[in-house]
Amino acid sequence: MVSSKNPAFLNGVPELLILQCLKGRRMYGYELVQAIRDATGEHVVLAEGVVYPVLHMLEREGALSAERRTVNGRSRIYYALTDRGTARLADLADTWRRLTAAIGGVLGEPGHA
Amino acid sequence: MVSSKNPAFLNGVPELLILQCLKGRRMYGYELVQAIRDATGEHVVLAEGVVYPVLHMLEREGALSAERRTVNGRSRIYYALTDRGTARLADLADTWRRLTAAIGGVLGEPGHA
DNA sequence: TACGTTACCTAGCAACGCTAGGTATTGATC
DNA sequence: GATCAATACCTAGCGTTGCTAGGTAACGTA
Repeated sequence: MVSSKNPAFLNGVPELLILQCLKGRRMYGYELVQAIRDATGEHVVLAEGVVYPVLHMLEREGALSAERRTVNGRSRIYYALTDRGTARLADLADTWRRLTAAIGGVLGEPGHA
Repeated sequence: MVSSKNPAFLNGVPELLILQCLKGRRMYGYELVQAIRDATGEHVVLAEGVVYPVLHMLEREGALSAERRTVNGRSRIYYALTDRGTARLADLADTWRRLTAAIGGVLGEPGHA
């Protein structure tokens, strides 16, 4: 666990990536799948079955707002960060950095005390 | 998944840390718990219930060799990397670096193309 | 008309590792 | 001489995460 608390301590990465993408601009689910695939050079490929449930969960918790729009006859649901979502992103990103720095230190990577 | 294959893509970190610690010198389970806690500045605290099963699994798969010794009346089981364990460590560390680099890139951290 | 793409969705499962217990010995404290 | 903390090992069982594998429907093109 990370600094005392429990959730599997490395989970929540799909959530982190989704929130980070939405920080730049509002996006819809199908678009997020490809954005994450591209942005990570295919190192992280989240299937739709991963992305959609996370989006629904984040909306339910008030971290995202959703807006249905039709473009070219396609119905899309655009998601945008709320204040709560912005805070959540900051928190997750911070945890992630601390954790990877700590593990990187053990692995003997350059750039740590 | 990482570059096409499935296992939860961030799991195996306890395993990675244990193997890395054993790269330096042979250690026993109880010692590993503390070594990892200390080396990560308490950012990663693996309970014994996490460490021992991983050690058993790694030994079963031939990545570690075990040797029982008694020190100060305490019975300890020292583990050491085998060639297979060394290879496994290299593989896990590589995957970890690629993955964290990719995610770090999305998070807009300095030090990526 | 058939196929690939876009775009959404969910049920169900597997695995990882965390919780929470357990045993036994040693050494210090009272 | 009893009690407690620390050392050192162990396992059963559970919860969460997120992956698999499906399904629907509309659009464009061959």
